[in-house]
Amino acid sequence: MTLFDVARAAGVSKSTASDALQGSGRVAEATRERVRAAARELGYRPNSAARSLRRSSTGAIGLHLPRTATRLEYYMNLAFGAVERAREDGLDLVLLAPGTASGGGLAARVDGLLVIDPEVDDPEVPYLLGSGVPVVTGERYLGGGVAPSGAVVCDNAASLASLLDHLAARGARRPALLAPGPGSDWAAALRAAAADWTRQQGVEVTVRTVPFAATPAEAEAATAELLAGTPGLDAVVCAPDGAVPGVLTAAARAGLRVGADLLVAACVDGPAARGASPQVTAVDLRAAQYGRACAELLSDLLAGAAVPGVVRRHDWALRVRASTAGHG
Amino acid sequence: MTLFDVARAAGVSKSTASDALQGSGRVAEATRERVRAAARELGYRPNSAARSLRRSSTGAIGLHLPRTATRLEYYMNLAFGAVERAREDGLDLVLLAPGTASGGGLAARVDGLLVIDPEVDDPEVPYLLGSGVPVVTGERYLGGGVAPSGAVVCDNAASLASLLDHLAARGARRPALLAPGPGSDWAAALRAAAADWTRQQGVEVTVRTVPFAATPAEAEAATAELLAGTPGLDAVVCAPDGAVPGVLTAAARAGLRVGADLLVAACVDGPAARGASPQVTAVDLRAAQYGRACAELLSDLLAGAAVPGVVRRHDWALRVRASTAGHG
DNA sequence: TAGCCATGCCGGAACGTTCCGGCAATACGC
DNA sequence: GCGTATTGCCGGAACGTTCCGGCATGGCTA
Repeated sequence: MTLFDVARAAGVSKSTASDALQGSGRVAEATRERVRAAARELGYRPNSAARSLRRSSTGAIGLHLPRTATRLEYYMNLAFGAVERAREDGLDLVLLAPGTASGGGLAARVDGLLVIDPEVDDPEVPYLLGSGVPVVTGERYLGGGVAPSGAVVCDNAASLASLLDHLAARGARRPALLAPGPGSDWAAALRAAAADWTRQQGVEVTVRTVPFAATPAEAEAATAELLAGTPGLDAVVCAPDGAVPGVLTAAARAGLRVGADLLVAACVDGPAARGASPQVTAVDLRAAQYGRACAELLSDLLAGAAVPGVVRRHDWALRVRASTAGHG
Repeated sequence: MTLFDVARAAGVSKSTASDALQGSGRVAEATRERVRAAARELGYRPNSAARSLRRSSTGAIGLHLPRTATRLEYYMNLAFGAVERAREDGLDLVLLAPGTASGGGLAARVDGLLVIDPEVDDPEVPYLLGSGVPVVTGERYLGGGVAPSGAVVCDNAASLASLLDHLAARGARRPALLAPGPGSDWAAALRAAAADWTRQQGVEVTVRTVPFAATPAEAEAATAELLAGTPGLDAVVCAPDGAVPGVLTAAARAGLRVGADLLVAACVDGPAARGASPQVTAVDLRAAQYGRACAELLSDLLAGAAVPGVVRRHDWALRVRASTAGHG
C-alpha cells in the first residue's frame, strides 16, 4: 500500500498523487479530490520512514521528565496532555529514559525536545539543550549554557501570593511555608514570593526547607517543629503535594482542627490534596493543559510559527477546599 | 555525516562499512576495526529513517497505559523501566495518547505495542490487539478478540496469599480485604485468592468492593463500616495503594493503634503506603522491572527470540513495615 | 498567426541505508 | 601446475517519499 498504488488507482503519476495529498504543487481540484478518494478507499497511510528520510525530519519529539519524579500525577497528566497535542500535529512523542541523553544519537531521532521542570543539578539537561534541536522547557532553566528555544512558564509567585491572600482572607494571621530549596525555578519563585508577601503585607511568612520530593513523614516532622517553635502559627502552605498528609497528621497530633484552628494548603494539586480529609486547598497547575501548551510551542517552533526565545505563560487556578474553610 | 563518509575515511566502500558496523557479511576483522574506529572518530550515527525504510521496521514501540491512570507511581516507574529496556535494544518508546488508537495509522509507526493492565472496558484495547503488530500485555487481557503475542504476568493470587499468611503470622485472626470489582485481571485474581485462602485456612476473609481508583475518603468509609459490622476485625488489606491513608484515618477514629490493634497492608506499594505513618506493609510489584520485562519480551518477540503466545512471570516482593508489626 | 505565460501533470533524482550477486585474489585439493 | 573453494570486498538496486525541472496544452495579448 504505497503512494504508487494510490496513484495508479486514481490514474495519475506518483508525483501528482503526492502533490495532491500534500496540498502542495499545482493540481486541478478535480484531480486532487480523485486522489484523495482513492487514498481513502485504499486506506493509504504514508510510510513515515520514507517521509522522514526525504524531509529529513523524524516526526517525533522527545519528552524529558525530572529524575526525582515526584508530583507523579502532575507529570503523568502533563505527559498525556503533551502527547495529545503533539498527535494533533502528526508528531509522535517519545519518552526519554533517564540516562538516554548522554547515550548520544538522540538528536538524530527527534525533531525537538520537551524538557519539563529542568533542575539545575540534572546532568542531562545541558546535554539536551546542546543537542542541536529546538528545546522547549516547562518552567525556566536556572542553569547556564545554551538557551532553550522556548519556554512555557507558570507564574508561581503570583499563585503563592494568591494563596497567601486567600489564607489571610480566611483569618490566618501567621502563615508558614514548607518549600524545597531553590534548585528549581518553581521552588525559587515560591521562596521569593513568600519574601515579597512578607514585605508587602507586613506579616511574616516563616519559610522552612523540605526536600523536593518530601514525604509525609518529613512534612509531619517539619510541621511539628514549626508548631512548637512558632507561637500563633495558624496556617501552613505545603509546597510539595505528596507531603500534605503529613501536615494533617501533625495538626491532628497537636490537637488542632484543620480548616479551623489551622489552615492548610498546597502549591500543587494532586491526589494527596484531593484525597485527604479534610480535602486540601491547592493551586491547580492544570497539568494536561500545561503539557499541551509545551507541545504546541515546540510544534510552532518547528513550523516556524514562533520565534526562537519566545516565552509563553500558562494559567493556574486556585482550588479552594475544606482545609481553608476559615477560622472560628 | 553518513555511512559514506565513514566508508571514505576508512578507505572502504559503503557496503563494506555497513557490513562492518552491522556485524553481518564477510569482513576481515582488521577492516571491521578500522571502520569502527572511523565511525567512532567521526561520531557517526546511523540515520534511523533510512534504516527504517530499508529494513521496513520503525525502531519504535508504543506504550498504552490505562485511561483511569491511578497507581501513578506504579505506571510511571513501569514506563521508565520499559523505556530503559527498549533503549538497550535500540528501540524508542512512544507514548500512546488515549484516543490515539482509533486515529489509525498507528501500526505504521511502531513495530510493536505494550498494553499495560488492559481493562475489559477500554475501547482501545481491541483496536490495539488487532493492529497487526505484536502486542505484549502487562497482566492478562480478560476480553476476547485477537490474542496478544505475549504477556508478562504477576502472580497476584500468590502475593495476596503471602500477605494474608504474613498477617496471620503476626496474630491477625479476622482479616478483611478492600478490592475493586473483577474488571481487571489483577482485581479478579485478588478476589479469587481471598476465597481460596478462606477455604484453605478456615478463616473467613471479608471482601468489600471499592472503586478501582478508590480515594482515601472512600477507603475510610469502607473501613469504618467494616469495623462497625465485623466483630473482632483485626486486619485490613487495602488493594489500591492510594486509598491506604483512609484506612489509617478510620482506625485512628475508632481509637485503634495501627500495627497493634489493627494490622494494615496494601496490595500495591507506593508513596501513600511508604509515606503513611506508620509506614504500611505492601506488595511491591517492582514496577520498573515489570516495565523492563514487558519491553524485553516484546523485543524478543520482534527479534524472533520468543515464540508468539508466550507468557512470562514477574516476581513481586513483600515489603514488611510497621503497620503489621504484630498484635500485643 | 506568432509569441507568451499559466496551468496541469509527469519523469527522475535524491534522501541513507541494507543486502544480494558478483568479482578478484588467495588457499587448497590433486 | 591447474581447477575449485573460500575469503574479502564492492557495485548497484531497492525501500517510499518529496520536490525540482520540464513538457504539453490551451488561453491570452498583440
